[in-house]
Amino acid sequence: MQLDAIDTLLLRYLQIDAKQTNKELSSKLNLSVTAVYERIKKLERNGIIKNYVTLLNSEKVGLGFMVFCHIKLIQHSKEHLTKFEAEVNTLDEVLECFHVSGEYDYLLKVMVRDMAHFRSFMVTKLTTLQHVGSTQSSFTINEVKNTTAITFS
Amino acid sequence: MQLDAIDTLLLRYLQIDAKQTNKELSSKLNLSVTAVYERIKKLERNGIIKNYVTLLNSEKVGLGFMVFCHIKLIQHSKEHLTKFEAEVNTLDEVLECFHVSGEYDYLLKVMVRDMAHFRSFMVTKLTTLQHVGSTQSSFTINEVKNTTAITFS
DNA sequence: GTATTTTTCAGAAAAATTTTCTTTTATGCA
DNA sequence: TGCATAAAAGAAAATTTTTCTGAAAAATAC
Repeated sequence: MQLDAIDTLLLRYLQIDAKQTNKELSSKLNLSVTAVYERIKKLERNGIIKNYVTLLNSEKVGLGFMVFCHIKLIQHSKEHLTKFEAEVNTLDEVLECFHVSGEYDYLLKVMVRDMAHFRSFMVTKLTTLQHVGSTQSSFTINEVKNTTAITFS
Repeated sequence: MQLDAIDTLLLRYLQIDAKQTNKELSSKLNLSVTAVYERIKKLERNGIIKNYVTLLNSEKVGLGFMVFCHIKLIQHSKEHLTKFEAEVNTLDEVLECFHVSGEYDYLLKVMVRDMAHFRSFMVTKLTTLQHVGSTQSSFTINEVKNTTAITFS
C-alpha cells in the first residue's frame, strides 16, 4: 500500500490521539467524515495501523521503577535462545525484550514498584531463567523522552 | 485514587484494546454501560489513564531498523544535561531517551529505515549534539517482546 | 443500631458518532 | 475523448457515547 500525504498526516494525528472523532480529523484534513473513515479502515486492513491502546501513568499504579537489563547467555544454540525467549515472554515485569548486537545478547525493559521489587524480580525470576549468564542493569534516573509515535517520510 | 478489582481488570482490557465499546466492556465486567463509562471517566480525571494512542507497524512505514544508543557525556553539570536533553527531544528518530545509571549516561531507542540512515543519523544528528562524548550502539536483531501494557497488583 | 451522606450502579432518553449506501467527482489510461 | 477505477461527499441508518434521574449499596456520623 502506498501512503499519500493525507495518509501520513492522518497517521500522525492518530498516533498522538486515537480517540479523536472522524469529524475532528475531517476538519483537520479538509476531507469529509466518510473519506476519513474509509482511509482509516484501509490503513487497518493493510496492517499499517497495528492496534489502538490505552497508556497508563505507570507511577500512579505503583510501577515507578524502570530498569534496563542487559543479558548474556551462556550458550547460543537455537534451542537455548528459543527457550530463553519463551520464558521472558511470560514475565509481566518485562515490557520489552530485544535480541541485540554487541557485548550482551538481550536488552530488557523492566518495570517494577521499587528497588526491593527489582531485587525480588532479579533473584526469583530473571536469574533463574534457563541459560542466563551475566547480567548488567541500568536504573532509570529520569525520563527524558518517551513516545510511541514514529515519524516517517 | 484507590483502584478496586474491577478497575484493575478494566485497565487490563483498555491497555490491550482502546477501541472496545463500553457495551463490550460491560459484558466482560458484568456491569452496566453507564457504570463502565463512569469508571473510565474517573480513571481519566485522576490521570491513571494517560492517553489513547494508535500503534503502527513500523516496518510497513519504512522504519525497520531499531537501535539502542548508549551515550556518555563529556561533562555532567546541570546545564550540560539540560541542553542535551532538550536537543534529544527534537529528534524524530529518538522514540525514547532515559537518563540511566551505569557506565553510560543515557539510553536512547532510535528508529530508522536501515543502516545507511542510521549512519546518517549518527553523523549528522547524534554526534553533533552538545557535550556528547562516547557512544555505543546495539542493533536490534530480533523483537522478542514489545508491549505497552503494564501489569500491577 | 439507626440516620445521613456519599458513592456506585442501572435504565431510559438525548446527543453524537460510526457505518452503510448512493451519487457525484476526480484520476489514470488507452 | 471516452471508459474504467478510485476517491470523495452527503444523507440515512445503526450504534455508541453521554446525560439525566432515581435506586441500591457503602461509608460515615450520631
